[in-house]
Amino acid sequence: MTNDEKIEEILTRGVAEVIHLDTLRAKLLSGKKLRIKFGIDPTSPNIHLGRATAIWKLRDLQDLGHTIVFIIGDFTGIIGDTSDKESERPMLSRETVEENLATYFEQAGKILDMEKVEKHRNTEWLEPLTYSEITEHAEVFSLSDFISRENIKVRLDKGLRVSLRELLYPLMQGYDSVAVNADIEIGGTDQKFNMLSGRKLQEHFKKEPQSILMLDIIEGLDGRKMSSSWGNTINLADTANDMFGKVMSLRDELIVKYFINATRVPLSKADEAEASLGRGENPRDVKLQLAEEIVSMYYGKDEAKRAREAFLSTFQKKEIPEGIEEIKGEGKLGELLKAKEIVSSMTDWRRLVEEGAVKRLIEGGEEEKITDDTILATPGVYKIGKRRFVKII
RNA sequence: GCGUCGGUACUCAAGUGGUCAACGAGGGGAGACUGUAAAUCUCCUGACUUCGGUCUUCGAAAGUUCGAAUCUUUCCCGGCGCACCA
Repeated sequence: MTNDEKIEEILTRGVAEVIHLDTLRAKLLSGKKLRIKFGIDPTSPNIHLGRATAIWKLRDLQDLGHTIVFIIGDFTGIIGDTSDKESERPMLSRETVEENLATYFEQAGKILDMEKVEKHRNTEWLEPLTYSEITEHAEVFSLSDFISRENIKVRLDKGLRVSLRELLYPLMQGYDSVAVNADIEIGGTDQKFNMLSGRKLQEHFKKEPQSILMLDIIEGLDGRKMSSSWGNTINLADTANDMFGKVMSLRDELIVKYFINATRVPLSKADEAEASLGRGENPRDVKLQLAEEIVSMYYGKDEAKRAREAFLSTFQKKEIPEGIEEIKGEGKLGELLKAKEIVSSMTDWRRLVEEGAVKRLIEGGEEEKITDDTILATPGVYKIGKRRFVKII
């Protein structure tokens, strides 16, 4: 691929919207070393596949020699963003922010060359601001800018509380762009308002406004937008097996989108996948490829192969997975499992037994259903439901 | 500050004196089926239980009552309206 082709792919692959496509293309083609701003929300330390799409985009830009500027929203994180939630975000303590950041770079390092990334915390410039400066920034915006925002409007209409503190968030994120002289900002479409406010403030400060590259939001496990607060994420920190399994549980309709947005395989490969699905090929097989591809991006090809094998043997051939939890102890099986938090309560245990979910595996791949909830724990392998395995020793 | 409406389980949201461990939806668990931990269908989803029951829960506390998530009082929290306003 030539550089020009790479730039075209950067501008289109997985991209939802670009603020001033032509300007951005010209910037990228100019050969100038650009400053790419990317904000990190320290609310949750886990990078999930949805956020990773943006980081991969940064990687593409980094490969072209541009400077990636990470802005750790340690100050803004304390305030809380409102972009996509219908409820108010909690204010984080400074300690929590620090804790959350600790693991972030490690995960991002799986994608980016972190040595070359310029890192800032926005307390650097936000904390020293005086009231009169803040007033100056606030003058750039009007109240209707805020209350016409969909998520704020929804909350106001529902009679929910919107605090003034929250309205400050876009001002701060916008000022970040001024402070680091951003040429481009990258984020999800949910960040549109915040990123646009960067342009406004840059203009106010007589700087060239940043271009904005907005990425598609990808759906998570339950089909809703992937978000840490929904708990439907595939995380970079997940084990290879987990990651593989989670990808397999995605709804079939998302396969092609994931190839485009969540992997870096040539786009022709995504087209291929789409075509074979169209021909009526078993989506499972296409999804297996996808899962292996995604796992290999973070764990390497060998590990991805192993995850694939583990998945197939556990769920297709119904074999016992490797490395299942071993429990030592005696007494009633139910009590033992409750003590180990494998079942949440005795009632939960009894319910599972009643439903015929508890099985003891015996030689030759046979299973014996447990029907007596007062059964004593005897050594052996037990299966609870489809995916919980326990070995009593 | 005054007035008014509201605070129900993981989330949303019914219930407005007994039939309430509390409708429904989402989420979660299980079973069936399958093409997979997909989709679809069915069941379950406070805890303890000798399976007879027992105990704890509807913002908090106190009270009325044979009996309260439901009524009263006080307090805490939120919305809305009005007032006040540098």
